[in-house]
This record gives sequence, structure tokens and C-alpha cells, in this order.
Amino acid sequence: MKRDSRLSSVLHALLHMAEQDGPVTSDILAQCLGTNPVVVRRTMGYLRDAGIVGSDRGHAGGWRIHADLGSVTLRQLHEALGEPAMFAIGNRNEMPECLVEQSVNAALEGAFEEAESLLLKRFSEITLADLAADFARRHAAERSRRS
Amino acid sequence: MKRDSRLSSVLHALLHMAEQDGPVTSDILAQCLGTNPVVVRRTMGYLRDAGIVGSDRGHAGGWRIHADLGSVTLRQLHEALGEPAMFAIGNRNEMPECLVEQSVNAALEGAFEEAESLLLKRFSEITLADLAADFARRHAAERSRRS
DNA sequence: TTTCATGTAACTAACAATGTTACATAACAG
DNA sequence: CTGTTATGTAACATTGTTAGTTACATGAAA
Ligand code: FES
Ligand code: FES
Repeated sequence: MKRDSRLSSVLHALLHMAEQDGPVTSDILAQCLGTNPVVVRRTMGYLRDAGIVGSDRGHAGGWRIHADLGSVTLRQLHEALGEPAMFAIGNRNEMPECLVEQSVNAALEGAFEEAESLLLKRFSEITLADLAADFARRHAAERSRRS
Repeated sequence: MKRDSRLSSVLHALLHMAEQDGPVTSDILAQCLGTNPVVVRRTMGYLRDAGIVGSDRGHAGGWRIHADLGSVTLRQLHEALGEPAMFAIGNRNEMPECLVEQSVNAALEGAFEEAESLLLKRFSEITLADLAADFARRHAAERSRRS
């Protein structure tokens, strides 16, 4: 199955931007992510529309974070990306007339909705600042390991 | 994303088989599911390999449930289907060297694993008998509504 | 021995995520 | 003003996965 990796991508990009002082260009981010600058613009565009980042053209242009790291949650990012479907498993028919299918759908949907709620809850508890801190911790550990 | 609907399919088929007395052919199931008999054979084949159903060829052949309805859980069916990926969202790189990506992956994976555990737990709590009972309830409600 | 059924390989179709090309537009340096 | 650097976006190509289809082999029972 081909999984949507945009959330992963924007997180990577945002952390990268958080480390930098000035704006970061799509080219740099694309190189870092191992992808194409147009893909970066397309994906980051969602975050711009949500007001999480800003972009400037021309010289010294690029992407900047508009919000406080501690105030941006994974859930916000997920929403900014258009709340893509979380699950790779689904019902055959969404609106079946047949009562058998309705029973099947109800059972599966119940479980999936519960899991999605949990996921969204976790997402809303994790901020960019948390990820940045986790990165700093890993970075420090790596340093001490090397010395 | 194109969602895997095989679990939904086999549940529908199994409930249909549970209602019937004798074996049910792939043709009948295919008609009922709105698909092709070969797809039915392919999908039900996983359940046969897991010992949940049996198939007979020739006259009066078809598919039959081998296990007790109350002893087959959604989780067993999910496992029989090869435990397909549950989530449509994933990491960009699964094994990144970069520490930033590692932080991102860790955060996402933590949330997803928790959600998957919950899903599997719910799946292991629901049996075919539960679904059959739910269907019977809906059927009765439908009847009384019509009268 | 004919008919009905599954078993399976191989191919096709449909679709979604990602990647690519091409060109328009805006900001700024000189 | 003009050239350079950047984003914005449309259009198209590539890739990968699920489901559907065709074709033929195999086995069981009338
Ligand atoms: S931070 Fe961008 S490649 Fe690691
Ligand atoms: S039970 Fe098969 S179509 Fe409703």
C-alpha cells in the first residue's frame, strides 16, 4: 500500500526550519528530504494556507515558521493537510442497503472511530517543540557517544 | 488512497454463509458482493488456509464455515488475511540515519502503535456470532418497522 | 462423460501518491 | 530597467497497490 507521507515530510521540514535562523528555500528542503522542490512547495502550501508557515519570493526568500513551536500540534498539521484518511482498511460499500453489510460496517467503523479518536488525541498532545526537544536529546546523546 | 476492503468482504461472505444451510458457491457470493467469483476465491482462499472455512468442488460444492461462529474473531480474520497494513499514513523513510527524521518517526510511530494495539484489541473482542446477532437485531427491527 | 465447481496464473483497469517539466509571477540586487 | 532568485501552479509522467478479468487446469458428482 502506498502510504501518505506528507505529515512525516512537513514535520521533517519544519524541524529543519526551526534549526535555521533565516528562511529555508524549497530547494534546500527538497535536497534534505530527497525529493523535488515542487513537491515541497505543494505540500508546504497547505501549511501556508493554514497560517503555520509563510513563504517569500525572490532573493533571501524561502519558508519561515509563523507560529510558536510550542503551539503547533501534530493534529493541527494533520488538519492543515486536509485530514487525509488515516486507515488503509475500509468498508466495501459505505452506504449499503443490505442489512448484513450494515452490521459489518457498524462493527468495523466502531473500532476504527475509536482508534482514530485515540490517534487524534495523541496528535493533539505533541507539539513541534516536543519534537525539537527530542531531537536535541538525540543530538546530545550522539555527541556523547562519539566522544 | 485505495483502501483494502477484504476484511469487510470476508465478513459479508461469512455472514451470508452463516445464514445458509448448505455450502455457498463463489458465484453466489460474488453476485452478493457485487464482484467477481475469482476475487471471492482469492480472498476466501486465505481463510481456507487458516482453517476457518472449507471449499468443495463439483456439484453441491462451494464454501462452508469450518469453525464455530462464536470462536472466530475479527482479529483472526485480519491475521488470516496476512495482517495487512492498518494505516494509510506513514513515515517517509523507515530507517533514517538523520536524527531529525528519527525524532519524527518515533513520535508518529508511538501514536500509531498505540492506535493499532487498540484496534487489534477491539478486533479480538468481536466474533462472527456477535455480528450475526447484530444482523438478527437489525432484521427484526426492519420487520417491525414494516408492519 | 458431461456438468459444475474450485485453484491459480497472468493480464487489465482504476486510482492515488509522488515526481517532473514548464512556465508565470514576484522580490530584490545591481 | 534588467537579470537573478525564489515561489505558485498547471499539466503530465511515474510508481505502486487494489480489485477486476480472462483463460485454463483440476476435481467431484450427476
Ligand atoms: S534534517 Fe533534513 S536531512 Fe536530516
Ligand atoms: S447479504 Fe449478501 S448482499 Fe446482503
